[in-house]
Amino acid sequence: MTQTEVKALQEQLIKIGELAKQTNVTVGTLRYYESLGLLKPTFRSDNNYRYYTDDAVKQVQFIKKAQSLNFSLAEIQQILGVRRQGIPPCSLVRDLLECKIAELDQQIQSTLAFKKELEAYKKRWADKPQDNPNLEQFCSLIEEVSLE
Amino acid sequence: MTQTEVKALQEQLIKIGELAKQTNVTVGTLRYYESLGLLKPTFRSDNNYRYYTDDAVKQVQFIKKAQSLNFSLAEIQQILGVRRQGIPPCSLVRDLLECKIAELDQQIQSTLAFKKELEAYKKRWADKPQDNPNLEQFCSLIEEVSLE
DNA sequence: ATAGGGTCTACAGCTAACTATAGGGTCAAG
DNA sequence: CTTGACCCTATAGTTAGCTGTAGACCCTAT
Repeated sequence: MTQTEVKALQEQLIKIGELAKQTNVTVGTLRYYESLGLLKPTFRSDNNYRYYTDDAVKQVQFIKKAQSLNFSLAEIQQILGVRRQGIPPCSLVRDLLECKIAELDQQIQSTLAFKKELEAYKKRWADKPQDNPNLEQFCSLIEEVSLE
Repeated sequence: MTQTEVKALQEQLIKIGELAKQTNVTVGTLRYYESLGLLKPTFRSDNNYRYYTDDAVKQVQFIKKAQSLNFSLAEIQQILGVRRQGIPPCSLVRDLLECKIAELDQQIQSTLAFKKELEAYKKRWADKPQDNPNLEQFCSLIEEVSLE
């Protein structure tokens, strides 16, 4: 690249602060994404500034959307990696989504079960008298809990 | 305390390894609890070994039971603190339990809502074709996600 | 005397996704 | 020529509840 070519290019590119503004993400976060290999500037100038094309805006938006679907940054990296090899990542995304739904279901079930358990304790404890402060107990309510 | 008194006492006490064995908790965890102010040895010998009475076994079991009810160590510390002042902590425990149930409920609701959202995407994506690998997209499925 | 276990302190690392800080370089305007 | 806004790297801190390590001391048995 000649000097003039670089200059011409640089005018089309945006610096990290601008990318941050356009994507509503902090500069620190963008650098963090880069450290994870999620986002690479197209260009580093002589003074080591990062320069991005408009594609980066889309990529960051992609990352945020995927995050909003509960994908972890590791999973997003995986999706992007597949994509980088020229393979459409959609089937991977479908699988991940399937997994996520199953996970959520599992989570809901166990949270529900746990809530029921707590409600049983609450009911059981409702009419129990206060502990005698002189008793050698921490709290009779909890102490009657049985482990697994 | 005289030497003989100490010796007599020490024979009734247990060292940290024994406490760990009896409570099925690692030595490291016990020391961690101590660092948080949750569990103090009754006695430190000349060689700086921790010595505990049987009460410590009960206290660790108490901690584990409270943890199994989803109380954080900070909350357990709070309960223990109240108890240490001679006040029966049961009403505090009842309040905390109430809060916990409400929290779980909240959590279940939002997880359910989120699961529904994901299922809507799944349905919507079910018959979509694969992306064209040459397209300038990461994954059309995710890219059509709208952020709030 | 030495080998093995147990114990001690103090500190680093783990999980995720950042945020914050220190200490420095770059750049355009006034 | 200096001020202020931007940029850089490298490092540490945040959340909870631990786990793991290094380096050292202690105790008992052989």
